[in-house]
Amino acid sequence: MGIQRHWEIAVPKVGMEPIRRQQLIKATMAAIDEVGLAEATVMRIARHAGVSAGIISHYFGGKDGLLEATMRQILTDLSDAVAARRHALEDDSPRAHIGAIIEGNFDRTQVTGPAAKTWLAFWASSMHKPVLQRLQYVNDRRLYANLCHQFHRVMPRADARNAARGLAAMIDGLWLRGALAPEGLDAAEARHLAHTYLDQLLTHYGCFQDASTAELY
Amino acid sequence: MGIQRHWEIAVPKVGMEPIRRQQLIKATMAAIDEVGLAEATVMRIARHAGVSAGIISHYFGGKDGLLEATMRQILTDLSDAVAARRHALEDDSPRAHIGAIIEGNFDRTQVTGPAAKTWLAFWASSMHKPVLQRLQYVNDRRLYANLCHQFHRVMPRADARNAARGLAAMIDGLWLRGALAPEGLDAAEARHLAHTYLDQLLTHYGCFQDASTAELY
DNA sequence: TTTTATTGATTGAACGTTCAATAAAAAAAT
DNA sequence: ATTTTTTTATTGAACGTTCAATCAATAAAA
Repeated sequence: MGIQRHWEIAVPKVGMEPIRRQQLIKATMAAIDEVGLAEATVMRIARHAGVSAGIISHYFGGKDGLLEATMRQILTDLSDAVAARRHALEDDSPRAHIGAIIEGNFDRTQVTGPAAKTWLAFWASSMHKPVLQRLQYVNDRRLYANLCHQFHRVMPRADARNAARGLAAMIDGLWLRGALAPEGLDAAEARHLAHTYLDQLLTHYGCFQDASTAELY
Repeated sequence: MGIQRHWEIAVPKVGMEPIRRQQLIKATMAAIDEVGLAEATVMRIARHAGVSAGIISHYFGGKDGLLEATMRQILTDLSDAVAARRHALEDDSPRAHIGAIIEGNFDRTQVTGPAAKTWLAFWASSMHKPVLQRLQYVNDRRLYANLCHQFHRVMPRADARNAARGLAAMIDGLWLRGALAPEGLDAAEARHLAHTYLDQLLTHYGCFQDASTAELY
């Protein structure tokens, strides 16, 4: 009883690994954006990337490997966005540095669309997946440490810690609400609210140097 | 070939419905707290409640029904916590009302433990489940409308909207970070940060009436 | 006798992973 | 320069597992 199989289409080219990895990571975000993490099956992700399901295990060892790589990508993109703005700074003031951190956090390659929902999905998922939790924790501590250090340049350590915690919460909160809102995140409004809060934190310590965000009142 | 079955233990008593419903809702939170929404299977939930898996379909029509009921419970608990504090108010000032909203939001029956992680899990899940999304949306609008109304008593509508969005983001952000932090949410610190922010928002409009939260500086 | 309450084995669908098959491309051998 | 072998790339059917839902069985209570 010869089973008739035709192993159709096979278009192998060398050096596909980096290309496929990027394709699949992007497809993962697209799938999560479309139907959520719970229904982002390997077959759906593969279909988004235009490849077969088996390729995921081949390049990432399995679905978990792909998810981890996707979260890494998102965190890296965020870090890069912040780092780029901070290095482009001419002004070395705490306000300028923290402002750059705010701006970087509301860039995120694409605040609207796949990245936003993928981010929140991983956030929730990281509560119970040690691998993701570790990634999230390291990233979080870096943001907090940076904010803390900059605030500490103009206020006592205890107050700097509070300011850092408050601003970090504000950034995450704005972002969370944006991801959940049907109309998506209004990045301009979010940046304005974050900057206004920053100004209030600094004004409170008499270090308000830049009034550029206050003209709307 | 007689299959040997002993339908062991069956202790039926009348009027079990409300009891079982509460048991199962509580067990759902416990399961989500333990292993996350993705691995909170009907069998695991049933085991937590000390009943069989079949009972879930019997009382909730299926797993989805139980999850919806659980989210409803959490939202109701939150609303109740806020409403109770607002009705107990002697002072009718905007600051008192908004303060009560903050306090209520950081009560949530149990800020630490099952409720916290369940909340975030549903938050992420509601992005792609219309039934949960609607619940979340309605609750969110009510909080926003309340904040907006109170702020509008002391500032122009446009500014009241910004203040409401900012404070809502702050509350959610603090809560999100608390749910994710290994050590859980420090409710006292969160309340302090939220109140300080509220004071800043009101001070900005010369309506600062209560200095009780500023003595730490 | 009927209703309400509960169980747990069974069922069928869905999912992640594996693997034999296949072939282009590169390397090695002739 | 040609042939052979190895490597890299890819597919999709098959496999085993897991899970939600169903339902016959069972019994206390009405």
